[in-house]
Amino acid sequence: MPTASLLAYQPHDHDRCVVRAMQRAQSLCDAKGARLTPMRKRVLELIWQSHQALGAYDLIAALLQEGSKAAPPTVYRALEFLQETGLIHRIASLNAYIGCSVHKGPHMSCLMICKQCRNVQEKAHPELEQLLLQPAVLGKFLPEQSVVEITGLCPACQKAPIDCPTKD
Amino acid sequence: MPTASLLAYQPHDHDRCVVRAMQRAQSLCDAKGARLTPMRKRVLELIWQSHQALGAYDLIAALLQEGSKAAPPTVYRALEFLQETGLIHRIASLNAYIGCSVHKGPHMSCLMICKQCRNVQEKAHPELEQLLLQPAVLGKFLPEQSVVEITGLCPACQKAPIDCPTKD
DNA sequence: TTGTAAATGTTATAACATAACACTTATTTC
DNA sequence: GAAATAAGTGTTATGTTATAACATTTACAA
Ligand SMILES: [Zn+2]
Ligand SMILES: [Zn+2]
Ligand SMILES: [Zn+2]
Ligand SMILES: [Zn+2]
Repeated sequence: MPTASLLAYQPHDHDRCVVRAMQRAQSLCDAKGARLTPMRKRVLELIWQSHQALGAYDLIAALLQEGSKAAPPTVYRALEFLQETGLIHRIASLNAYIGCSVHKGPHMSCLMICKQCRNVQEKAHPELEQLLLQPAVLGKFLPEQSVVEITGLCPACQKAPIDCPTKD
Repeated sequence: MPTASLLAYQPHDHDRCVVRAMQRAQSLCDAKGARLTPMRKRVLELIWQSHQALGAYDLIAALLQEGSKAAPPTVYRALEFLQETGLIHRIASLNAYIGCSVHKGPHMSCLMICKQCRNVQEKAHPELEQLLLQPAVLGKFLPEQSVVEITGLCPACQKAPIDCPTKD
């Protein structure tokens, strides 16, 4: 039986992921008094098309495809908004973006990035948070943001080294 | 008394850091049968000028300054070599590079990046390594590389919010 | 409805990184 | 030692990611 925490690497009803993500986005914006404009909403939907990380220029291409005028600043502004709102994460080691799947407040999470299928699984990680923020570890360093990214092979790609079955 | 592990944020005899780093580089290359050419050596020295992260184009500018012909490919090739040899780390969240200060073999380390003075402290972290690589955490994900970067304020910059005293 | 702030459009450019191929230098083999 | 081979660097061009600056539009409030 598939674990919920490995959803990104399993065939699953992805429409539910999308619906949940968009509902959460709307209510989070409502709660914060932020505006989920059509552009921001569309960018978020595009990001949630799959569990694969998308680059900013992938998004621009997709928007142009569907007739929207989308120059880089437009998309980068949407991405910035979505990040600040906690709806997406930027993946530093890929220069790409992924929907946040941890439905909690601010959290330190670990991103597991399959180098082959590019699917990304986010894992909330209280222990990691604890461990990383211990004074014993950081000394007198005052942490603000963290990037924890593990690159490797997802379960599916370990079995099928050439083409990973879970493309969505 | 300054802890060895927070050297980057303390005034210290940085020449010793440089000497140690260059000695280690030479012996590591000798051991591996790799060639620490003048270009590679100079790039490594430039990176070790300080504990601040340097971008590739900072290095290019520095090399041009000193009369060396240095187009991007040259520097990126040196950086690639130094990374593979384990002498430097790339900081994904900054697009910048820092000398490795953990004198061991391959290691998973945590980089503490001061957002103000840009000084970077590397901390080797066996516990983190253990924690991150636990099956309980990663499931059946097969890890290969990890990026752990914490951005915040170093001890010095917490005290002097405008200009950090440890610029070297 | 008119003023204000927020969001988006538009143009240009900055910052980071690599492809492709020529040339030079070091190392091996004969 | 000379020729062959491999490793490293030079050079030109271009690809990829991201932002600056300013004009215009849209949403909301007074
Ligand atoms: Zn899904
Ligand atoms: Zn998240
Ligand atoms: Zn030092
Ligand atoms: Zn290191």
